[in-house]
Amino acid sequence: MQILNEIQNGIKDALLSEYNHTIPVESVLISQTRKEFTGDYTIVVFPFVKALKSNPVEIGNTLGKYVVENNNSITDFNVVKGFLNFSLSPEYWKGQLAEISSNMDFGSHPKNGKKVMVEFSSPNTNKPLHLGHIRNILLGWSCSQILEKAGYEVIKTQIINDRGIAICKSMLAWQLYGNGDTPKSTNIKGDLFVGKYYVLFDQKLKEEYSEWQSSEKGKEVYASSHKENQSEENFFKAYKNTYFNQYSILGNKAKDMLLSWEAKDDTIRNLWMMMNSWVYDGFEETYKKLGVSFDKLYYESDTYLLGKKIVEQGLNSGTFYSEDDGSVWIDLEDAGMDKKLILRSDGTSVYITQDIGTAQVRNNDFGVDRMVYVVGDEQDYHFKVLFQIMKRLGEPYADDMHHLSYGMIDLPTGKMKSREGTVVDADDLVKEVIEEARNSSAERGEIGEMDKVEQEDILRKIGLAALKFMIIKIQPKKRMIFDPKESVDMQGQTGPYVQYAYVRIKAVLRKYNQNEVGSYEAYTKPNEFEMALLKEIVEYPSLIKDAAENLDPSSIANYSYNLAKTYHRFFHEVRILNAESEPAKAFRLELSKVVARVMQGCMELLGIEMPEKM
RNA sequence: GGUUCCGUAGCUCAGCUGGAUAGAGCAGCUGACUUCUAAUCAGCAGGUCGCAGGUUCGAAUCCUGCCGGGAUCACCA
Repeated sequence: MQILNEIQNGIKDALLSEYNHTIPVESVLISQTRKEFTGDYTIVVFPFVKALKSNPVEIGNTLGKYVVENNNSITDFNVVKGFLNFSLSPEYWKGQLAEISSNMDFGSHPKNGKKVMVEFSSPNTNKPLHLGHIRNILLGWSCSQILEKAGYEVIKTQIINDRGIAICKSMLAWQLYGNGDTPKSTNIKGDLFVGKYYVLFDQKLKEEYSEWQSSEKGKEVYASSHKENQSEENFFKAYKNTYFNQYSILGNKAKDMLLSWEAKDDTIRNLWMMMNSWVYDGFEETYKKLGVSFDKLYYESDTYLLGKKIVEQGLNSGTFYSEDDGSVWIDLEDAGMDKKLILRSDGTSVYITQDIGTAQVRNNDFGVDRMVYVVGDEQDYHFKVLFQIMKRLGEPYADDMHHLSYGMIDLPTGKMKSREGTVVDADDLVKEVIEEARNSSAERGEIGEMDKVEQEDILRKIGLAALKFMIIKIQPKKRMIFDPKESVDMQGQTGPYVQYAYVRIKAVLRKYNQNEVGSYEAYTKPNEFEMALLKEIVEYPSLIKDAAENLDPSSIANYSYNLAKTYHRFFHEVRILNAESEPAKAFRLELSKVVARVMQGCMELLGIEMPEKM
């Protein structure tokens, strides 16, 4: 903000003029004055004490006097201990309001000409989306919106993990037990339908395994391979993977299927395409409900072989090295990491090889300056390694690769596990939260008069706001606990609370006649409630900048809550339409309009829609 | 074990690029709807900021060590 620079420069000039002391402008610490003290902005004087060999209060007074005399917007100052508080004139604040209200793009930063690709969601096609995906999706979406507002051109993408043994399990189970059912014939959502067969496969495998354990072969294996003191139960638990790979009929069939898939066998490919298309229809429905979309999709089936060319380049440049068995590695020990395998000894690529290749393809496709990966924190190390490798390969965007890492969502009973059926399904959750909005609304009856369609739309907005806000307001890094049995809050620090502040403004704006409102030029001095709002609003642009820099949507959520809180208080304490004077009324209406716009802007960044009534 | 993240009120969380007396919400208690929508507002109560050192005029914030919890350390993805 302009005024902050003016104050900082004023301090710098004052130091030079009064003490003949030179400092860089940036070293002047400036912050908002705390509510308990008079003033708008505060300078901390302590850092100058040593160099000036004087006491903080005296320095504060000297500097304050100088700055007030040399700046028209600054009318007064006071010094408390080492803190120098400045007060700005009512004209300045009225000017701020006028400026903000005339700037329809307030908060948006000018285009910076940079492209950033944000990857989020990235589901597997063998099971439906769950609560964990919701956190990922909301963070990714919101981050994209924030970056756009901060001046970037954003490309939203997801990589769909559509191949591998997992989807083969679903396919096989459907082949064996599906009786030709389809999502249409059973009226089950596509992703749920396919997920059902994934679970079914696991069940059948378990049955097969437990039968095998009591067979001749099973007993023999246990007798010859178990460790001393290892119970049968523990042994077979640990042996599960080996069983799947060596003895399991289902396991072998699934693996055969994967091989056929890789060999591009027509029958398998067709089955695969059919089942995946069911899943995509299901995903699309969920994304739509959540209000998110993507600009570009990448499929693992297209990218899983990528990256081999890079290996050659890397070997030539000496970034990679090969072992005697033909495997390719990179040594990252000097960067505090381990040696990392890039290519298996059989020449096939691993996860990170794909990721290297995919990053390059994306850059070829779009020419990106930055990349953001929204992925859970269990992959922190993976991304650290990936980014380091990209740097060593000399990729131009490598210094601007970011992992927006977030903590898992736990249930009160522990972790969510899809195999144990303890996941909270995304669609179920959305449905539930809308029901909760319905219950809360029924107690109030504000929207009871409206027609059904309009009502449903509002309930949907409220329910989703509650859900989204609850998740986004928590800093991404933190793990969070979610209790599906406890209803999502609609009161207090919540999405509906912010929506309600907006709705109150809309209600007021609906009631007055536009033509009646005059100018607030003659409004002499904004009161404390109006000032509190103004001071928060002017922070909006720098909030966006910080949120974009830190990739932190939670700061937007917290800001919008605070703004709503300040407005609710203002609304309670101050009359708008029955204001004491016409200028006061005009001022409050203008202020309310601006608050509504900023709140709506914030919520849009979080993917939350505002209702006009509730 | 190495690396890394987290630890703030009964619960869920802000605050962390060092600044004034550590803030909200929920839950509990008290009060405010003939008023622009009470999904609101005001108040009470609730804290060794995990522990111990250090740096500093000043530490919840930075550094070191420890304790507790999570993640990760595959020729898996």
